[in-house]
Amino acid sequence: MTETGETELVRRWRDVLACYSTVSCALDRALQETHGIGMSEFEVLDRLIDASCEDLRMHDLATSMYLSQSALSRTVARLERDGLVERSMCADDRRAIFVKLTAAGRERHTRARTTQRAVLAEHLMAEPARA
Amino acid sequence: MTETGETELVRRWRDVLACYSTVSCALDRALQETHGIGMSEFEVLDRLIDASCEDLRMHDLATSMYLSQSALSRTVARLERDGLVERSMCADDRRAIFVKLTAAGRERHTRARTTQRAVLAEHLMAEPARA
DNA sequence: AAGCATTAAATGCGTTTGCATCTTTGTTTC
DNA sequence: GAAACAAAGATGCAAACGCATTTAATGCTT
Repeated sequence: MTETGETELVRRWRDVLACYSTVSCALDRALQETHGIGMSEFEVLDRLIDASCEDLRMHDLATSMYLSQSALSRTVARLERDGLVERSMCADDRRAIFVKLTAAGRERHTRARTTQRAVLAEHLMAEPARA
Repeated sequence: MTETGETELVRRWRDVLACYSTVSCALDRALQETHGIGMSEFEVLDRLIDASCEDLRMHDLATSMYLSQSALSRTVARLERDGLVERSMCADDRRAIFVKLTAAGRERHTRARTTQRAVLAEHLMAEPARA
């Protein structure tokens, strides 16, 4: 039916699955042990760093994250509990919540990123180029 | 330090993450709605089909699955509850448990595989070839 | 301006997961 | 052969997730 055969698709999917499982497991473990945060927490910090505008609305965060809205809400709650981000009201739209990095959050991200890079270098490097 | 730059690694990781999230979400939903099984359950059925030897030991299943031992144990328990596999003792090693497809399990897999192929074709096809 | 649909975020709830532990069986060592 | 050790699988437990619902604010239509 299509150019790419079915078995070829399945092979590709297995590759993705293998890659994701290996790396996410190693990454989550490394981040947790070394910095006390999980992958989702790191992703949020990372998004906040990328968006140089300092504070993002929850909804904007949500769209760029592969996480349900409720999961994101709780992830940010954990980050706030740990003092890594602050939530604040938005004057323009009082439904929205601004999320902003704290100094501690920024510092944690910097150190965690080193760990991330190391794990990726170790586990993502050997991946086949994949025809 | 290495050939592949750090940002290149991060880019690749984001690609994997995006691909995995999209496909696994769509796949899990489709399998659940159409056949009442999740991705993990399908994976187990798939392994049992692949291993033509009819019955596999839990431990052999575990090594080829990206799932913890406990999660696999529970996944197989669910499959047994739904009548898709049977667990039986192994005479040679009485610690081991054999897992075997039932007729219903075989049939379920056949139908679920169609769904899987369709989802992969729809969501994995458009993926960039990735330089 | 009043009423209704829509949107942002939070929360209750059930499911799945991994870790640690337990039980049972097999293996090795003395 | 008994004691220590290892291995297979099950289970208690807590964490994180998604779905559905709730609460609150906004926008839209008449």
